[in-house]
Amino acid sequence: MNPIVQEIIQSLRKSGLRRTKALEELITTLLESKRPMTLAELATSARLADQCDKVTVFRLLQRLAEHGAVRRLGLHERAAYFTLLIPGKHSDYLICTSCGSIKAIEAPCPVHQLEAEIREKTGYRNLYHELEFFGVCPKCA
Amino acid sequence: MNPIVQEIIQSLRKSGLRRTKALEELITTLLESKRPMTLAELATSARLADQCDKVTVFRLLQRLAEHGAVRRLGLHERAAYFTLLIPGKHSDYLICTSCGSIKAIEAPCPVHQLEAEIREKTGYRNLYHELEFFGVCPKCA
DNA sequence: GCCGCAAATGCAAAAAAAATGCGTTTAGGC
DNA sequence: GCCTAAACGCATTTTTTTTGCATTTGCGGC
Repeated sequence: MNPIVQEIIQSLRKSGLRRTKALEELITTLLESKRPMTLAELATSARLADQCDKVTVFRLLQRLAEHGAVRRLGLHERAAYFTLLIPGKHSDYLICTSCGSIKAIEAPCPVHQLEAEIREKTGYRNLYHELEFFGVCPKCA
Repeated sequence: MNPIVQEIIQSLRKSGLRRTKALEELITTLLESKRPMTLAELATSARLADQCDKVTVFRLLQRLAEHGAVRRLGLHERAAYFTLLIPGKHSDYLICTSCGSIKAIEAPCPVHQLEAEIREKTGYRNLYHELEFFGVCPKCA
């Protein structure tokens, strides 16, 4: 088993979550995925399709989000996207408005300075941001 | 009647859209709003509630988005948000994860440089971005 | 290893949001 | 004023999200 997955589960266990096969597979799937995924994608993914019901995946995502292990993103689609939150890791996304492909952008995020200013000036707590670029990818153009 | 609204409608007319009361009120509502609004909010707003059916607002938003007059945003909620696209005007948003309040950030957006780089390196067309900050506002903290 | 209980699960079904079909109305060019 | 395509309203469907409830299961304690 992936040690990072174990670590995440270990941390969640402290919050009262139980170690179940579904939880383990869900986290593994999210970790292996290079991009955020929808509930439908997750529920039908190789690791989870036969493992548990879609509703279970839904509730796991809900709980993981409550515990800050997962974040729910908009990404412009009808369905919500979910991504694993790895401490110290931040991603912005590049999304094709034509084919819907989603790529994580590795370039350093230029927003942290403004985020700090906002935190200071507005007094908002637990500030974080989402940055997405939309356009038509070369394949679709 | 607001001249900006007239101008927008005039431009849309060239694309074949008809000038209807519902269209006028919708654009006026979006223009007056300081923040993006959901379909439900729009359909029940003062100007539109008695003006037309919710489906009509839905279809208008759809058409306006197709013609680049309106943009559909995620903003982290179950429902989609819509905002009028005013040429040369760009907004980022600050959203309270507790009460759901949405504020437009007027500070200069620090992303355009990165956007230019992405455009150049990836070859994506019609690139634009969305930037949102999430946190708990002082009232909710 | 066995017990007990709360967490977790599956299945059905409700609620919410988005989208479509279709017959009627209407804007606007002629 | 006439005509046609755009716009509309209302019913209905589809898709996505969420809840209820009875059953199962992880896991701490004995």
